[in-house]
Amino acid sequence: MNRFVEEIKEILKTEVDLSEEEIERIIEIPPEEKLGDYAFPCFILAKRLKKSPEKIASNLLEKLKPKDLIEKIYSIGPYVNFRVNKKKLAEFVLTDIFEKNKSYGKDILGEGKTIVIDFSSPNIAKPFGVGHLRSTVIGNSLYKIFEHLGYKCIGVNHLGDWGTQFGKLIVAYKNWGDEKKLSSDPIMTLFDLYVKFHQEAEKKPELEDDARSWFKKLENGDEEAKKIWQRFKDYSLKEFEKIYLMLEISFDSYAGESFYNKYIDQTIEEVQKKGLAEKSQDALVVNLKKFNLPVCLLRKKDEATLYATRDITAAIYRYKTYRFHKLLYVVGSAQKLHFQQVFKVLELMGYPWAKDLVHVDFGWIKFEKKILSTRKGDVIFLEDVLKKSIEIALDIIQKKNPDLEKKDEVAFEVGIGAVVFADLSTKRQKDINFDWEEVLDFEGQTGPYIQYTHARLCSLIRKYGKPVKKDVDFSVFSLEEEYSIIKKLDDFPRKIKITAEMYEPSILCSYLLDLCSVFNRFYQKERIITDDKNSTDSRIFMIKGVKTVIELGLNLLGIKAPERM
RNA sequence: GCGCCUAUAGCUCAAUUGGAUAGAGCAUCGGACUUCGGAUCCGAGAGUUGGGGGUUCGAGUCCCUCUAGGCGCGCCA
Repeated sequence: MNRFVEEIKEILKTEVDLSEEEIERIIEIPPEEKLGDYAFPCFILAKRLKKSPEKIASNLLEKLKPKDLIEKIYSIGPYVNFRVNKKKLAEFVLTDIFEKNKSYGKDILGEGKTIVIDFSSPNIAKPFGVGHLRSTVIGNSLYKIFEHLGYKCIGVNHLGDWGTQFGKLIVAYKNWGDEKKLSSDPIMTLFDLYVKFHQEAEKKPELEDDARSWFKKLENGDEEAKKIWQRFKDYSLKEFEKIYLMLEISFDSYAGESFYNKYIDQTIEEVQKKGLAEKSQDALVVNLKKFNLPVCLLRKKDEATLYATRDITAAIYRYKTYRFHKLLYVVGSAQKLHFQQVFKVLELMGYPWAKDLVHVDFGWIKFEKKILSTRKGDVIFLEDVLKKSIEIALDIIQKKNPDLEKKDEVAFEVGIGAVVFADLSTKRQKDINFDWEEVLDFEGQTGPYIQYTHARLCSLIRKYGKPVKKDVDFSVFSLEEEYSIIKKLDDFPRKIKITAEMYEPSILCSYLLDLCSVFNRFYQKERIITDDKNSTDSRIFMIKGVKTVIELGLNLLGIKAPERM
């Protein structure tokens, strides 16, 4: 815990009839800096003491005395506000960052706990569209953030490699497949087949039955079906690897839906033994009516299994294997009901860990205000988006910094960073309108803005030309702008924790934007490197701290921080 | 029909989960020291937080209701 809050607690605890925990919970950071560094709102006491919060605040003020770290106490309306000792703040925060470097904000919160994160999970034989970006980057970022907080993370790519869709593909392949096309451009060919199937099935619904029976065959281990399936899967995985390589994302497990096939009978038996399963319209279901949920289907009338059956099986397997503290499903909000059903069935099966399953849901990526439907063939390939963004980044570099070395490498990092940041910076649950212009705009609240600020900081440190060392003079920090920067830096560990608690990388995004903005304001106003050695050393020490935190923050989002751009 | 999600400046989004005067970016207009990176910074205009009611000392945030959009509701995933 923050030493300043600690001291405020010390100051308050003898004068206020609240427990230390309560005081700590109530202490807040004012919305505007000029109001103070910390505040204690008196509303809660108002009811108990039957006095107005303004009165309580002013009465309290008379009894409170500044201490070591807190140098000023005053009240504004119903708040008691505290000002910290700037010199001490600067010393603590900047030294802490300097010593811990990339471990700044690390925590023991997650010690000994494992978090399994199910993310990305693309469907085999379908192109990797922009729609898959969200799960991929949110999951990746949460992975890194939880790791920073001391958790052991297991990233699972729950590949959509099983199900009736493969029956559809096999039918389409057998009817209209072109061997030559398939080997030369597998993903596009498979995608075309998938779209073609849906077009044809509108006219000839019996195709759907064919598809179902081929999937049934696949599930029963039919050799031909299996061979075709394996081939499609291999093609797809190769394609997905390209994307993961670009984004530098890796997984600890690729156990997809097909992986659980061998455990599925066991699951169904278990559900039946626990008296939860019943026959209904020739299918095997779990009735969840009591809980205001629709029935959960375990087996179709042709005995083939469903998505829910496989997810239930997967959760049990994951618990046995990892003993997770939490299992996060980073999956679109369209599947909310599905997860409610799955979680409920697991709860009814008597697994106490069912409460540790979390659906980290998110909204759609819409294109021109419409939702893309893979079935209908509208898709924007993620690879194209990333490439286009890299291209634009390169153009800008040519224009603004033609002498830069390793332009391609930097353009790559900036281009990818722009797309990833654009996706992460909006709150999960909102739909995103995918707009080329907005995503590829590198000014304002964007990834490149943060990267640019980072590059500028690096440039300053290079110019300084000496190794940055600690034990600088902290009393030179007297400007409001410097103070804002230091306070922001101090807030980083707290923000990381909130980001994790809410499974919301956008919180870290807006933190980084704030930090950059506060620094840029200072930079624009003040010179950092001057003839005054004392002040230069101190300011560079602070600059180093800002650089460290920005780089760390970007990395936790899965974004690179180039030193020049 | 029922359930869930969303609605904040012309546009894209914030608001520390019920607290102080609702803040940023984009776009528009005006501006920035002959030395540190102008992908930057400063200023201006722009708001009945979709409408209405309620709870509360206090509501963009909670409850009710209406409107608009989205998603989901048994053999897809």
